Amino acid sequence: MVTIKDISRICGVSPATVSKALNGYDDISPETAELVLQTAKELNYTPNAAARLLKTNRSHNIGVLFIDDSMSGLTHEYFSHILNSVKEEAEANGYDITFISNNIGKEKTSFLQHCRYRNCDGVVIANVDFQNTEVLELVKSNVPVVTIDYSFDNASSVNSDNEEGSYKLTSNMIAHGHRKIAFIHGEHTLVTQKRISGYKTAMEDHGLEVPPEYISEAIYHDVDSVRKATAAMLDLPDPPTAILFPDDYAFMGGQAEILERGLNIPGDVSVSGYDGVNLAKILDPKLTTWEQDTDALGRIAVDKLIDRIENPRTAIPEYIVVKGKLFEGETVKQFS
Amino acid sequence: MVTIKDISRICGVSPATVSKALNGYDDISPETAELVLQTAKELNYTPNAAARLLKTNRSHNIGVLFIDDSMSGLTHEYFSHILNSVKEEAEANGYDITFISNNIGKEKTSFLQHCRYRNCDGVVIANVDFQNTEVLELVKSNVPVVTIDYSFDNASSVNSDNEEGSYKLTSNMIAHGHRKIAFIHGEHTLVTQKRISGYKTAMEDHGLEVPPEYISEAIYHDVDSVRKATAAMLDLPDPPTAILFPDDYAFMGGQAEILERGLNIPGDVSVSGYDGVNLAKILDPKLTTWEQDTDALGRIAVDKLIDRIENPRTAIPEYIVVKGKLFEGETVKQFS
DNA sequence: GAAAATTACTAAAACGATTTCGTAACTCCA
DNA sequence: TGGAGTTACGAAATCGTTTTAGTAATTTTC
Repeated sequence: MVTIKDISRICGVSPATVSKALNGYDDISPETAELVLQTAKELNYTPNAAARLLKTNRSHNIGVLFIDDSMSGLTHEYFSHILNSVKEEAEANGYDITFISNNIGKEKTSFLQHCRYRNCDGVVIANVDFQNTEVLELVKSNVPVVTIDYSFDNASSVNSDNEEGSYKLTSNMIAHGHRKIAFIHGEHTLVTQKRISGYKTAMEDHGLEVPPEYISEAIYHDVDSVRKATAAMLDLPDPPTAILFPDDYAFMGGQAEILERGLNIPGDVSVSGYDGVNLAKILDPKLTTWEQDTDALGRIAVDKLIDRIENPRTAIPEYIVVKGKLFEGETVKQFS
Repeated sequence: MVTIKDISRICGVSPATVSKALNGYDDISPETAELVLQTAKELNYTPNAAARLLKTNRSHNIGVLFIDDSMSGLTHEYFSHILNSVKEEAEANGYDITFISNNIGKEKTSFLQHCRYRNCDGVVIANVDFQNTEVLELVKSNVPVVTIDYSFDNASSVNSDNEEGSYKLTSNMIAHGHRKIAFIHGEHTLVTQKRISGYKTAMEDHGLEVPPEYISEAIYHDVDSVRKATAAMLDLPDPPTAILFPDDYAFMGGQAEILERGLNIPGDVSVSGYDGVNLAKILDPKLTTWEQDTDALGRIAVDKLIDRIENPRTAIPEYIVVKGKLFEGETVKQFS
């Protein structure tokens, strides 16, 4: 590997001068700078991030904490879109991203230790169990953090508007004449709470009753659990005419159950999903859903994190809401 | 941050001794070692990867090159599964993973430079344009590389058996009595070539003709292009009774076209996809497809890479084939 | 034309670890 | 008891870069 020393030897200047030339300091004469730059290019010089980091304490590396065991991982379409967006925004700003696990080498440690080990300038956290002690430890540490879809008061968070999404999906059903609207939601997280709240508010605002059996819990991204919940819903003495599902993917379980009973979508049951990333649009009929702006979610998270990293004193924690929008597919029909 | 020096001061031994104790060298007395370890734990010591790397020249960091602009990115279900598997296997072996882009800071450079900059011990390459000069530069460099679904002769590669997959899917159609079988394939890559070859061989082996118009090109993961190709296929004077699609996801475009024409799957047209990661199994009817073992693909790629990294002299390039298996869904019907 | 200011550079320390080589102290035997 | 061998440790160099403080040489200023 060619180093600054090689360049300094060849150019007949000191390493300090080379470093300054390379970094565009202005106490280097144009001729020297030119010579150094030229030589660096000829030798195909690449700086050494580790050495640089050691001196500057800046790794230009952002940690990504995106899963823990209980969650569905990188293969979740919604999160893979966010990850993609995080990656692109980070790269556009000169940062790399590294996944944070809770081991170093083969030793078990904590997420925080891992961040320190890799000297991450900051961390984006999403799709984890935010009650997890290791996650809390990381959030409370001095490592800059931004969370997605969850909020702590000492860190910026970027949130999709779950309450509104749910409210609008419910209202959409109501606008189509439905009055018996059920909600199969995911596990009990903050996101879920907001969605339930949005659903309930929409019902209330329109003077509609919500029988407790119209709210039922399943598991996000889990087709089987949703299928079971759907079955239970349809078995009710007074079944709903419309069902809101936890997410587009899991909806497929509900769909299977509905179709198997010889019922028709949306003829007999109107349905909607949540996420709107991709699947909804290629299904036939297209699934009405709440389209989350994953692109903005990832991008803003990274922007806020970098702001926090580069302006540690002025950047203050923000609570940011990213608007989604209703995707009107073909699964909601006027109820008559 | 607490460093080795802090520990050495507190324990009254030299930094050298601390380092050795921490790394389990055997020229340290049990008592000293114990003292050091204990103190390190108390102070919550975390080693500094950068400093370590600088001396040892090992980053324990694996680069992942998974996309370039022309490809569909991390959001491709097949690759997100592979990525997940790569990540887990790497972590299990004490490596972290970092995405490789072709810029450092905000300067445009090459993938290779980026790898050097971050001192990646090795790189896993998948889902890129393998003809790209930057990719070639990386593959030809001294950075250990493993490729997925493409093979260079100086690097190990892990390949799904595209020829066999295609052969079996075709044979499956034939076994169900189909004789007019069309293949809508993806862009012209090595993977595609193999699949076409498998398809043709299967047809030949069973004494079946392949009219040129039964082979048509679309774009992987692109619903619209597949829909168009399907339309063209169905418009043929003598349309096929069975169609093989490029992948499960893109199949959705074909499905839409078929259904819109009032045709039934599999009543009127039998179909199969490719990948078998997730979607196929939640569709209704379930999509017959070739199930690739993404888990093994990622895992083996990482294992081979680490082998190459840790045993540079003995590890030789291997061409590894990972078997897939037929997933028999409900979209292939006996043709009468 | 001397003092002050500017310019263009360098020496050297430092970041946090690892590793080689040396050595003092102790143990072992014949 | 004295030489060989072993044990447990430390000094110091080193990895590649950045940065501070200093300094010669030049230019400016009055």
